[in-house]
Amino acid sequence: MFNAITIEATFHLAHAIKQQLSSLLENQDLGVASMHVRVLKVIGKSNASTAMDIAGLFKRDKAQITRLINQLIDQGLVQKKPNPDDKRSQLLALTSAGQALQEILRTLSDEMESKMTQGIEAEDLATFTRVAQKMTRNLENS
Amino acid sequence: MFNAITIEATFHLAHAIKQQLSSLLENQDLGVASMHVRVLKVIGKSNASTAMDIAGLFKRDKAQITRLINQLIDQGLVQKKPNPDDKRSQLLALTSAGQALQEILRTLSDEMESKMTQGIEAEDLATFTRVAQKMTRNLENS
DNA sequence: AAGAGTGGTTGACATTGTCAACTACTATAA
DNA sequence: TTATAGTAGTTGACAATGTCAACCACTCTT
Repeated sequence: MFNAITIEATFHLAHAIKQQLSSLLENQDLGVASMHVRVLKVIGKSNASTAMDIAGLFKRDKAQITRLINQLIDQGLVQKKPNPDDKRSQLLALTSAGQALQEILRTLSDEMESKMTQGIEAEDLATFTRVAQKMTRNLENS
Repeated sequence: MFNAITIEATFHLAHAIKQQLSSLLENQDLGVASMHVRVLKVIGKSNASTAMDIAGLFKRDKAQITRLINQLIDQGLVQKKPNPDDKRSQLLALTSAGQALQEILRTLSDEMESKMTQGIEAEDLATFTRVAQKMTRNLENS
């Protein structure tokens, strides 16, 4: 292991993705930042996520998630439904505006991913993702 | 390309690395954050980097780099030398304290990287790094 | 029914990132 | 050579993001 090149490569890539995504979001005046996009995607997938689900998934402070979700609600993208299993929590779902935005975001991030993966073999890309997930697990079980 | 899994895997991994690294740095009271570590590493490599080199390498605002370097100087880890080629800029080098810290940091990040890459084939790891670098380049040439 | 624990919210604060203006210097080109 | 445009670094002001502790309402033990 010499000089943490894996780590550096990961940081560089994550930063490049965030910059690129932010500038696309900015240019299209979508009014959301990259973390919002990730959260919208999760909410849209089940339409029954709780704030704690999201905080756990992204390993973020729950206070941060509360505020982020409130922004999405203020923008009319997300709504809360009562959670029948637990009166302390609410289930999050996309509004129709949220679904519309999700469509735009999906094409946007697909375009970005396809540009990003240009010239890379499908097999290598699959290896990349598998290794990334494995490394994440290795770090989280500490 | 379905649903930006590559992007999500990268964000998760980068976040896991940053959390792990931050907590190690915190536990050992090293007084530096992860960005500081990355900058120290670059400075130590040449002992003749300028602030602009670092800003360009990490794609960060030069104001941010100025302040970060000043923190390293205040901590006695880095020193400025005049740049014979350009009186506006200074060359950055590690002090002896900076070099001592660098040794600690190297073993720390090597240990982290080896834990992180446990159970991963060397070949797959090489593919990971190569693909990460290629994707970064793809995004930066936009 | 009591006490410990959890989901979510809020306030206060620290850290990090961004933007514009400015100084000192360098590079270009008439 | 001198005007002019450009660059390295600094500073101030601010926005965005992350962190910590306290708190309320509710749930889970036992």
